[in-house]
Amino acid sequence: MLARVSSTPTSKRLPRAVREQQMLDAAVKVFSRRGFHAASMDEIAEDAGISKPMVYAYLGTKEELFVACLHREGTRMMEAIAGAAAPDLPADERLWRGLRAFFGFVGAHRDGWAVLYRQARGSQPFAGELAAMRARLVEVVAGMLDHALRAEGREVGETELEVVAYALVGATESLADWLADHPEADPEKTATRMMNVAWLGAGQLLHGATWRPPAT
Amino acid sequence: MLARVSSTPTSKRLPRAVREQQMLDAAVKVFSRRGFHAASMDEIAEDAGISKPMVYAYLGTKEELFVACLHREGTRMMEAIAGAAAPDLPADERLWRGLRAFFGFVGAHRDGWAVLYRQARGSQPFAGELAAMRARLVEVVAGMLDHALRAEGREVGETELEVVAYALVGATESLADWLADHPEADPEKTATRMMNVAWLGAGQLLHGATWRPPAT
DNA sequence: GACTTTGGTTACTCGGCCGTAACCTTACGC
DNA sequence: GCGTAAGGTTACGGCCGAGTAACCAAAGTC
Repeated sequence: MLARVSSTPTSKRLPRAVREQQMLDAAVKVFSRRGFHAASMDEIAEDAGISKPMVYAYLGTKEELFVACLHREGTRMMEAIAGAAAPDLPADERLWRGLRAFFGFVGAHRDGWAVLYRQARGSQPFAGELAAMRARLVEVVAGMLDHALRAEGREVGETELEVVAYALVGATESLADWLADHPEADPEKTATRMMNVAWLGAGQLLHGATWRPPAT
Repeated sequence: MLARVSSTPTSKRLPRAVREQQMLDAAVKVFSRRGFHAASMDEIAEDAGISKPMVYAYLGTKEELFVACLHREGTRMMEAIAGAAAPDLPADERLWRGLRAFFGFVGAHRDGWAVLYRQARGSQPFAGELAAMRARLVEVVAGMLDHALRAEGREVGETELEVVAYALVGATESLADWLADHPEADPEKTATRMMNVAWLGAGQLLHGATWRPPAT
């Protein structure tokens, strides 16, 4: 029965690197569906086609596993965005490409993205991790705005900039959620819509327009 | 010792309505700090100055308790907003008052708001509840936009409107998070900043400006 | 002043799920 | 071919926390 060796390798004895990815895939899926707490290590293991102790052996405790998921997905996303928005393009072009890449990513990883992020928001252990990523995004956006502003000879307080950037990032995340909940929606179109809101609003600010509260 | 009767009523034998509010206060606080799962009924009870079975007697299971929190806080918030933004005002005035009321509320309930909402996003049982509230907000905002648009003789697809409204609401929630994380920040100022982004961006749309993707 | 209702407590049960100990077995180096 | 490490398993310990049973006492009520 030597034939058996070369027959269907029924998912047996895979190298560590491969198994780790499978586990992460499964973990993302299960965490997404169930939420961090309700997800059980057993289910993740089963979904990965492996038994629980292997998960512990390779990826450690439940929290560590979740962080690993967050990390992988986050890195992938960042890379997708960074790869699209070359820093030597004009601001609107950069913004547009960045948004398109972002929504493209979310569209392709509907399962992964939204829920991981929705999850991570709440629970303390991961809030930090998530906040760091968001901070990087905010920084990038703020940098773009600042750059564009300086090009126009204007300048604006740091907090001011941060807040506007925060609002833009928030709006974008919100639309990402919307996209994740509307499977029929088109990422490209969503990106265009977001660009409309962001660029027109930001554009106004760039040109020095401001709204002031009425004297009540 | 009849005097004892009129002496300090050391938190004894309070009527149900009062205790329920105390419990909800405690629950909001603990859920906020710990997150839904990590919060224990014992801790909530203790914080409310009462023992666990009372919580079960008055407010039911843990999930029901959380929903009750969500409900109370949500209602309060909606009332604060609705009370401020009278429907017969011009759109920008309504938006401004609504935003101011909203950020005022968040500023005053820092502990409660953000974390409750951050919590509710993730866990399935409550996502629905939360989505319903957000939907109401989105609808209101979309209504305002639509109203303003028609006044200008323009019209826009429903989805279009919904998406823009969604983005604005998202940006606002995001700034609310920011506000909750920056205790020194001023709600009023935050509202002004949000108004800048929203109104200038929306204003552009109102006047028919649109951004179109470059032919790549 | 007995009787019931309402506010309140202590002290448990019981189940789920994380994490691990102990134990197999296939492949590979030499 | 034989040792050894890497891939893999079953089966269990133990904790923590939701929910409950049984019981107590103060305030109204007639």
